[in-house]
Amino acid sequence: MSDRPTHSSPTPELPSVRNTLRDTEALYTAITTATRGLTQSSLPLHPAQAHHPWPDFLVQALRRALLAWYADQGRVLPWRNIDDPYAIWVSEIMLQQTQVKTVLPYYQRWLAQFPTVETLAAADQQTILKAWEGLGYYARARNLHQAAQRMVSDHQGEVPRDFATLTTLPGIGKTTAGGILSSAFNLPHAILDGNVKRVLARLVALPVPPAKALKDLWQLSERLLDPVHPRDFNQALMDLGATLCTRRQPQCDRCPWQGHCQAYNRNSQSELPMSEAKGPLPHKQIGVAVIWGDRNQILIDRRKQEGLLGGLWEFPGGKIEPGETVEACIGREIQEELGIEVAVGDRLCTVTHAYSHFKVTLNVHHCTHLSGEPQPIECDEVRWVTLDTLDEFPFPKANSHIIDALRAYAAGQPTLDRGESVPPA
DNA sequence: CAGGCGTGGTG
DNA sequence: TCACCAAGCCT
Repeated sequence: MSDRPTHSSPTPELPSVRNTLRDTEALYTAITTATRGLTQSSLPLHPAQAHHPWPDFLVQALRRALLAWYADQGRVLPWRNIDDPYAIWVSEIMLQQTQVKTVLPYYQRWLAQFPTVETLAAADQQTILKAWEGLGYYARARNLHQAAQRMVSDHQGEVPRDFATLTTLPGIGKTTAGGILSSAFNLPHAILDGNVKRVLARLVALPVPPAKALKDLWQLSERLLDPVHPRDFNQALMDLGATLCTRRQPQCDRCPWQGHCQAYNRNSQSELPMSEAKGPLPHKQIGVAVIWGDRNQILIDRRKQEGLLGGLWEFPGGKIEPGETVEACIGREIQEELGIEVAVGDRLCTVTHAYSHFKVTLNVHHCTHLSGEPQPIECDEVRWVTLDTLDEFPFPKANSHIIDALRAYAAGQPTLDRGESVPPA
């Protein structure tokens, strides 16, 4: 439970939410009151409230201070100081909602495997998803593939250099387009990623969650952008957010903008930016089948392109209905989705996993194929495979635990359990 | 336009 | 432990 101020709609039946709302109002009142009293360092509190524009001398001072800090303290990253718009584009996509440390090994492997737009466009999707396996948000990989094909067919195999064309490509929105254009071509396009939102929200002591002030934050990012050094300025702004102006324990004593930061001036940097109050994630119980066929083969299926984990392989199964046993669920789901009869046997393992918007418990059972030819009724493809060829298929993280348990089972070892199994109905 | 869409790190 | 968050985009 976070103690940070949050912004939420009134929910009368929940006292904690009422308190949260009161905190929000108190903070807003404190900030606006303090701002009215300020005569110096007169940054507008909130761009939309600011009838006066940010004066040039102030903007220039901010740019100079940030660029000087960046020249000295900026990070060294493999997608910087390179002349390869394709590689920069790949890095921008991988870095969406993903930390630098996580991206680094994927980025290096990706460029070795798909060194150019043409090689990426020509690859098949399964190969691409395998290279992306474990990175999450798999639509990014599917979109990267499609965009590469369009660059080849419509743009001479090159990354487009204008904002309008770039943003028509799948997976490239406003921030990614700005990142590519500024980083690859040093063109003056602003960005507004998580780092920049946090830095700017603190700079102006934004009294609402950034999501409620996107238009204003974009205007501010555009106003501050150095038109002469857009590449360095954007990178510097992100570095500031990633290394000093972090969400927790920001190092304000080392910040080049300390003297101009409204959050620091009020000592509210640890309270900002404000976050949206979100409820607990729903938890789903899933029955999963490891279906054994002839010659020690196992049945897996490829998920549909759209939606969760699109294009990845999995062990078939589905949601346990209220009052239903795991065994009954598995038998029903396999009949509905694959059109075959199985005998549901012993439990192999139980896996809990948290996605971005819900949690699951996978109740995995051994099954024996009885009759019928598997049909791809609610998936794109089904295939019998042996245990030692599972590596060739891209699987979601939750399924890798099942594979581990399967290998341990095949090796005659005791199985590993994670989470709680469903009580019998 | 709020919610769908992964995974690993963190306090 | 577990809720929250990290270089967002799409519908």
